[in-house]
Amino acid sequence: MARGKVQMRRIENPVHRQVTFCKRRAGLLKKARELSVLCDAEIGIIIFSTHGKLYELATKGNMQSLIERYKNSCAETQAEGAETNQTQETTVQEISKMKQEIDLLQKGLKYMFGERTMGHMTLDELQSLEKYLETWMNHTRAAKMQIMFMEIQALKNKEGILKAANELLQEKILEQNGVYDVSPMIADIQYPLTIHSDSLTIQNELFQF
Amino acid sequence: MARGKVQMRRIENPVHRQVTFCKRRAGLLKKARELSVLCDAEIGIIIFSTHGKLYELATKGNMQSLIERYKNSCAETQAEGAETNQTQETTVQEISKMKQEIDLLQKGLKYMFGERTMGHMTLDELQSLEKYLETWMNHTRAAKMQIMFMEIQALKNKEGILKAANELLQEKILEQNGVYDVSPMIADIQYPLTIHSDSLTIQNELFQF
DNA sequence: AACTATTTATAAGA
DNA sequence: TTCTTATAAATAGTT
Repeated sequence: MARGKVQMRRIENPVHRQVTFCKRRAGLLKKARELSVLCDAEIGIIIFSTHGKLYELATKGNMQSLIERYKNSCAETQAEGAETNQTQETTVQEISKMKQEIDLLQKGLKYMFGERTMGHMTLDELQSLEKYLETWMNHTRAAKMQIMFMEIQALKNKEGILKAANELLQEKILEQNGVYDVSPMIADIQYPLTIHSDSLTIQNELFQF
Repeated sequence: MARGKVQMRRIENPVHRQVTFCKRRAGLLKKARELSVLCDAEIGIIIFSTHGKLYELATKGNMQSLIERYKNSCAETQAEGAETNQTQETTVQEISKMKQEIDLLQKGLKYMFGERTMGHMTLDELQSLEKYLETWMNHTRAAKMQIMFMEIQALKNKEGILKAANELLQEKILEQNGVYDVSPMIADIQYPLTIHSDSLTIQNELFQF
């Protein structure tokens, strides 16, 4: 594209072809990365040179996950017409996305811990990784929080049942004979109750993320 | 690349982004075809737009065969090596590391709140910052987990006290008169207890980070 | 979608 | 390989 227009046919001179391959390959991959960043697209490029050497690019996650997504996408397109199960579709997509996230994380961790063999991650990849980490951590955390919250609720319910039963039993004792004094036992129970109820109220703020 | 340099970041205006996606996608595919012809290379491109629409190109044969070739080529390049050895850190090293972390954090905070000059942090520093943030989040999370764990333990203790008191009260009733049957009440209490104890045991795994 | 002022890519040369 | 540079191509903003 400079110093002379080039004919769109195979370059016969091997040296010239090799140089052009190198330059244009770099240009193509740059353009792909730009498109991915500017337009938020996921792009994968596979290049086999004349002699079979492989060059590749995957702008999000890795090539494997991209190929999975590609296959899913192809399958979906073919299967359209009959009402595709929305849930199934979503699940497949989510699994694909999770695989992608895992791959990205693995790549990032490998890079962070010193194995520079991965080439290096692009800024784009690092940004995605950061976003994934945050999202992933939030999701995991939220899920755990919910489970733990339910756990605490269950324990509180259990406490309520026991407390009510206790009161009933006390009433029955008092109704039937006043000989035994059970009030010290009640005091023992009530003291920790008050303390823990207070602290529980405060700690509930922890559930908000 | 014309009428103004463009920043290498996601285009926020959806219309603008769509137009650019269209133009650059066409450009990218053209470049790929040219490279394939000029240098006799086999090229495959997969593009997913933001909204998941698929665009593809395979310069020789079809995408399926290209993917097969890719997988074969990958399988060949399977050489694997080292594990990251975690050596024991001396106290001096830990202090030094903490100082570095503090320095990094200060720099990061300055960037976030102060001058927007991105150039002040290197990619290395940004990576370290990211790692530090992750560690930080883990510590925060662990602290919260511990508090919640203690909360649950406290509730379980309270439950134990109430349960013991309950049993004592029941014994007293039975000792003093056998007229009233309290066993249905016991059954009411014990059923949820069993259920929740099981689920609590399982959920305790959540505390491990 | 078409137009163009500019930026970007790159072919050839060093 | 890498740099330089003249020129072809691509394309951002506009119509």
